Amino acid sequence: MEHLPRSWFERPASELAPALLNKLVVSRIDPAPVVGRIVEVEAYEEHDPASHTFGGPTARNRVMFGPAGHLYVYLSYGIHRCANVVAGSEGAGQAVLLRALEPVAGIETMRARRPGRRDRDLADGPGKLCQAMAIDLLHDGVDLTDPDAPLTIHDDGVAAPAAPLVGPRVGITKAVDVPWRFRLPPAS
DNA sequence: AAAGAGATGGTCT
DNA sequence: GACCATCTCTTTT
Repeated sequence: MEHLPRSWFERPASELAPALLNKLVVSRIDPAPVVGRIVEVEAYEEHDPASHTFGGPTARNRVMFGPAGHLYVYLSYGIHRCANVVAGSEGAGQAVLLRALEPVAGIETMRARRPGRRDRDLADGPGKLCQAMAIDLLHDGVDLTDPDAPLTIHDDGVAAPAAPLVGPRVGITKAVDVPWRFRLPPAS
């Protein structure tokens, strides 16, 4: 289980996004670690009308303008949290939205956090995965490259798919035509 | 199986 | 005061 250095994250969000597929998100927010494999992501860049950074720096989006490899968390629809990995060079204003995880470890904890859901529904959405991993607004700005951070990203040797599924982003009203959503292909 | 609507609160104009 | 990078439950086919 290899730790990814900050330099690995320092590339455009549209390039980082497919590279994040099959990487592991490790949550140590609770006593027992919870691990999920990234299976769906979306890229957001600064000149993108759908990005939170489109209008320039604000109190909410300041983490997106900081160094790559940090976590950007925001409140969605007043109810859900959404987690992003900051991309690009410092000051750029880019990030990759984590859209879906597949449980790898700590599934009992995930079930306890999302009672009554089928296992396949534990983390298969941006809000759902934050519930399953216990990611909250408190974690906005966490350095994912710090081994002691409550949230980290690891590489367990499973390569990103050579040909990920690519399509338009969802849940947005602007720049819906850009093919910046990436998913693992169907199980082999 | 698909479609519709309500929940709920921070952020920005 | 409008606008959401969503989820869940209910209703209809």
